[in-house]
Amino acid sequence: MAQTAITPTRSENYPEWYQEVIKAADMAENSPVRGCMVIKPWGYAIWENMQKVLDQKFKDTGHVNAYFPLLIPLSFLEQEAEHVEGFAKECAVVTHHRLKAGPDGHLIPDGKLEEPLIIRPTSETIIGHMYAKWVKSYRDLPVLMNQWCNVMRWELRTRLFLRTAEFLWQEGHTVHATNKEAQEETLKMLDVYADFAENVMAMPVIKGMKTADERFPGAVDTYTIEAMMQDKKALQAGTSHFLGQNFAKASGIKFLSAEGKEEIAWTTSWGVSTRLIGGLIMSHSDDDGLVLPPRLAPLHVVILPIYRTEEEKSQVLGYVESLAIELKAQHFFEGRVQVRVDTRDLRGGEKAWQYIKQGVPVRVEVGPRDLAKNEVFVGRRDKGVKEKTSMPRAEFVNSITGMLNEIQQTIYDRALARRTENMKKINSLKEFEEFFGGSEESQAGGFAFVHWNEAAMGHEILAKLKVTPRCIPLNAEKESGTCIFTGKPSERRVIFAKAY
RNA sequence: CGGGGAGUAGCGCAGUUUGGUAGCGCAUCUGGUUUGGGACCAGAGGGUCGCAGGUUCAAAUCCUGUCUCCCCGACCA
Repeated sequence: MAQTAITPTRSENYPEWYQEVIKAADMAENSPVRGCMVIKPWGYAIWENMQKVLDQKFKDTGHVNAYFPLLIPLSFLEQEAEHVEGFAKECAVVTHHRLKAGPDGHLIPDGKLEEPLIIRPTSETIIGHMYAKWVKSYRDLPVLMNQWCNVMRWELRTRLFLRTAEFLWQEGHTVHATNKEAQEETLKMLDVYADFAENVMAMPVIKGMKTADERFPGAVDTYTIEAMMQDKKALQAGTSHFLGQNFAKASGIKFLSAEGKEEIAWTTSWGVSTRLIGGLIMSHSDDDGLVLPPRLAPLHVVILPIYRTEEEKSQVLGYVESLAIELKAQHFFEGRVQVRVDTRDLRGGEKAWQYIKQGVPVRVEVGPRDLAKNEVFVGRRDKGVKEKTSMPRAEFVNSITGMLNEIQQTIYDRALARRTENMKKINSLKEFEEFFGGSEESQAGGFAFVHWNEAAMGHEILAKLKVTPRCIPLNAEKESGTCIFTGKPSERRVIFAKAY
């Protein structure tokens, strides 16, 4: 028998382990279409839970949902210079609208389009186009909209959830009368993301501003939440952009102020994607597979009935059905406790391992012996596979909500402790190189807090180590120092890391 | 687009150097034995060996062309 459910383990081969966790949990797989994934029910259920919580947060902050088209006229992309440069290389282009049978029987494109269409890599331009029509007066502002959709970016190298050619996300797009209001919106949504990451995903994040080089194409400022994965690499988990008047100018979003003066509007955009699922996996999972924070788990408790004879079967099933009803009546987070009784004709061990690999927070085994004592045998995903305990049925039912909250807290604490251990203030180039372990790919180092001057961008050591500036932390205290690359004075530290 | 590697059963692979008519493990199905833990025994089903052409009595194997995928790099949420 294998020591762990997942081979290789994290320490043996982290990237391979990641792929195997997804496979073992039955979350997604590659599709026949290059770079595109099929999200299977277990993975999709997690996404649905993310959507549900985020959507409510958006609505609570005054936003409404709408839907804009998948296809965007090519000319729209040309409106904003930096935006073109940022996305042109990764656009899928639609050039025809019909197929006809070719001489060899194969279908060939026919009906060439006057103007090619691109499949949206993001929707600033087409939404801006519509906003320009909708916004006439200061009374029309602010516009606070979001859309849940898919986008496509022709990535050259893809990985399930972390980077796929097509991915699911939400993109918020807002229009404001003033610079100040738009900046406040940008930071407000960054807070929404950070709150979601930490309190729902149990994934600690650092809020920060992107350096100029890492900014969204066309944005004035890009803010990010950065998380540290178990291999100490950084994951950009969500971004919120202050677009200034760049896109408003490009799309012609103008309005008449209360004073009757024509003004150019201020816009923002912000998004998180199915990449969050990749972050979730790499934040908590272990060598036995996925570990889910209870607040996002599609299933909280799985009950595994154990019996041999038909007589035992009917007794045990009767017992667990009523147990399931009691558990389902319990509240947890923003709903009820989700319970499944697994009566499939499979061996007990096989079933138990399936749920371990899928990250279900609590497993309950109930057999004739437990029945006799009116007890249940409980295993938790945040504890060892064999670390299971008996407890009276009533006590279990009464404590399930608390237990789920405890698991949520435990995995957050673990992730936070791991991050804390791997963050370091670094004051010299030599120390910096050592931290990131030369050119060794396995040496991710962690988060390095260093004094840095933007003039050092492109420094050969950064390229050699494959390290990039992740963000300027928002809560960073002012601290005088000198840039470790250029020796120029610096007022605060920037986080550097290897990143996904 | 550069540099490597691979396409053989649903999945993972061997066989290719030295041509001889297709094999292993897992999974699936059947029967039996098991059962507080990812079972065991016996049997069964399933493949025009990526595609096209060529050499040959004979091609998974040799030759030519072609397509696809994976890894490393550039690009990136």
